[in-house]
Amino acid sequence: MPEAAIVHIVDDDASLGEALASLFRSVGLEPRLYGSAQAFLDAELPDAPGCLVLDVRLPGLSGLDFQAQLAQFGIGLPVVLMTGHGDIPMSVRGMKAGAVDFLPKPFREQDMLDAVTTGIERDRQRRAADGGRRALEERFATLSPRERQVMALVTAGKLNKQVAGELSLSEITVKIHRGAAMRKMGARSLADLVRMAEALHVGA
Amino acid sequence: MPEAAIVHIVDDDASLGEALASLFRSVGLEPRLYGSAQAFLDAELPDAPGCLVLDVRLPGLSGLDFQAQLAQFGIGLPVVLMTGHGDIPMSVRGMKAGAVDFLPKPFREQDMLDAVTTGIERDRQRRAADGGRRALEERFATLSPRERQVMALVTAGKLNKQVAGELSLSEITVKIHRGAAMRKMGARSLADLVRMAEALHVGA
DNA sequence: CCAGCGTTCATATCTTCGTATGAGCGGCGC
DNA sequence: GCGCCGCTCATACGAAGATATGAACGCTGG
Repeated sequence: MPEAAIVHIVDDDASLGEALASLFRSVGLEPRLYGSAQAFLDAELPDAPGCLVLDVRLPGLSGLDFQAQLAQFGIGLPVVLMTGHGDIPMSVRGMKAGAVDFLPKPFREQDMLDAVTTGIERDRQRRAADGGRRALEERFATLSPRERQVMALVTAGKLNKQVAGELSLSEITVKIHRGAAMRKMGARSLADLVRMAEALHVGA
Repeated sequence: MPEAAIVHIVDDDASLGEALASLFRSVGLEPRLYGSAQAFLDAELPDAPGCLVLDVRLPGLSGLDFQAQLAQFGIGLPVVLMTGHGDIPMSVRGMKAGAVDFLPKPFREQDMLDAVTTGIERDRQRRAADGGRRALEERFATLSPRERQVMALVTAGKLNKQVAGELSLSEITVKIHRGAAMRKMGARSLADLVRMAEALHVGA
């Protein structure tokens, strides 16, 4: 059974927000209502897959600007945009910014559900990929500076002897750092380490 | 100096097509005109970075359907959509399908140029990435079946001895295949071979 | 039929890797 | 100051890898 998903609804129209909330509840999704972009930013982001439903017309800044701002903050939550008075350039801008969908009001409930479902699925995959990456980064963080250098050169295909030359070390020392890097990264083979370095962009 | 880029224009309105063609020529891009989707498909695709400008309303099939069809044929050429009578769902569909932009007529010339420039840049990068991949696949195609098996297991991190066990071979034979694979693939280190295997999805 | 290729294996040699054991040095914090 | 940690290096041994030489078998295509 998949983890419970949360739908964040940012809309200044409370009655529409409630309608959406009840729609999402009816299919087993947990809705959260926010009256403004700021209210969403102030709230804690739960550690669960989710999706953001955003009205383009918001008090303060536009939903499109808000969308761009989220990306700047590193919030990768998928966004579904909706609007009552939209035009094509607006929708294109939203989609270019990575929105899952752009729904003109009035929309069919099923379209909204489809969009949110797609967004949640996208978030699930992003979170899974991110999770693996973060675990890698945590392990990489435990490496000493020397160990990182050695790891970078070794995964670039250099021999211990060559690494020793480039770093002005003895080959023995390189072996020690290499072994430590393998152990700390949890790599059971050089191939593993190479793939980890690839995912971490080490050496780039 | 970057390679000359080609703009493919598919539009049944010849006068508009000509206007676009002259616009693109004015900025040093080579335009090619097609009166229908079929005419484009029948033509030879030049080996140069390019971009496809497509009217959504076409005789026969719609520009959106054509766009989907191109993807099926494995034609990754970036698409810029334009239309005289479009709506938001249409633009969203086009953008979801990966269009670079969706321009309602009348559009500013600069917007079209920006879109096409973006498309060409995207194509340049795609072609560069694809080129590297194809070169890899060509080399991989020269490997004998055994060499591929050995390469898969070796890049999975197994020792020669383990590979020999799994394939019921002697360790010496494994070494020979391994060496042949390295030579044929042009890998100068195991790390190289691992990255190649990764790019080729070998072992997946 | 035979040349070529892929596959298999042995022997031999050299290099490289992995790791353990032991040890010295410098910085940082309690 | 003393312990911890990172960094350094040496010696030593066994495992693993790379390569060359030589050789055998079967299949396929000219």
